[in-house]
Amino acid sequence: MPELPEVEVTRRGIAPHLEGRTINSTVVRHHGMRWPVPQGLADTLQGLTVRQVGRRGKYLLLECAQQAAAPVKSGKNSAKTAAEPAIAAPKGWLILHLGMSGSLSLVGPGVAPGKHAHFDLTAGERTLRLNDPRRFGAVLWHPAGDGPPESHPLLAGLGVEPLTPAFTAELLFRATRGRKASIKQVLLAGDIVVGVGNIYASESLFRARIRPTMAAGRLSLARFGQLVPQIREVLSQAIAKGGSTLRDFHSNGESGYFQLDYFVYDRTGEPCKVCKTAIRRVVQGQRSTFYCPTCQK
DNA sequence: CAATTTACCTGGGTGC
DNA sequence: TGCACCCAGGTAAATT
Repeated sequence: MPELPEVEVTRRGIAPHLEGRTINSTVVRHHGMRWPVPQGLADTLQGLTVRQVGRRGKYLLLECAQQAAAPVKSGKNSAKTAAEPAIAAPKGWLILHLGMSGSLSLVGPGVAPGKHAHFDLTAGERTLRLNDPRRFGAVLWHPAGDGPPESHPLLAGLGVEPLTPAFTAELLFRATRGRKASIKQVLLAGDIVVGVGNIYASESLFRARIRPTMAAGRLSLARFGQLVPQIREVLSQAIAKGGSTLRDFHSNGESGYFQLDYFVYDRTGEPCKVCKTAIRRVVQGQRSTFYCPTCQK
């Protein structure tokens, strides 16, 4: 399942092939994603240039403009003058979400689309192809006229990025005061911090030695001081591990499978790697949580 | 009213 | 082989 690390690795994989290139064609084979793929999207994208491939939480944002950004200026002439060509304002952002079964690949010309290849975007020689068997993913268009991508309804309520300095123990502490929900569910909710999915929530709480069922509002600042670096660590390690498969985007067109060695996730009944106690599974909000009853209090 | 809980979308995998 | 059932992420709707 793509969580933040997989999405970030995907972003890094596709960005070099898309940025600066012009969209030749777009194919929508199935409009029935999480939300309907906008009608007329192919016409909207035709001829636009992908300026930048960004990410917000688990959303990929392809900034599209009418023309390529102005060429890099020489240092000597960098002073702003009236003669300097204006950079075209963005026409909008293509928003992609991989849901739980989606993946992106870059395929060469003539590669036949599989059963679940619902969306193609061709720029240059390569085609960005979205495969998503369960179609929980999304392909949306946010026109520049509606404001920056952060103003999109799906992005507006998102919490801070876990790998930025904005994500601190103080922030988590303040934001959780008065919340009775468990720390696991609060992490998952995404309104305080984004990108911590089911797997990494369990893993980071284990590393921070915090019981997932603890009410978020009762945890001390000191405990968040343990948790925040562990969340950063676990996500960073996963990205680093995925980064090692990035070359596959060049050779095969898609990122290889990668995952960290889990301490607790999906290890019900198996011995804790630290203390040998059997790992337990509980259900919180219809979702499995895994923890060590000895290590996590 | 804000926080929390429930329902829901789909299809691969599993167990009978 | 068939088939009912579970499960997953993240959002909307319902409920407290």
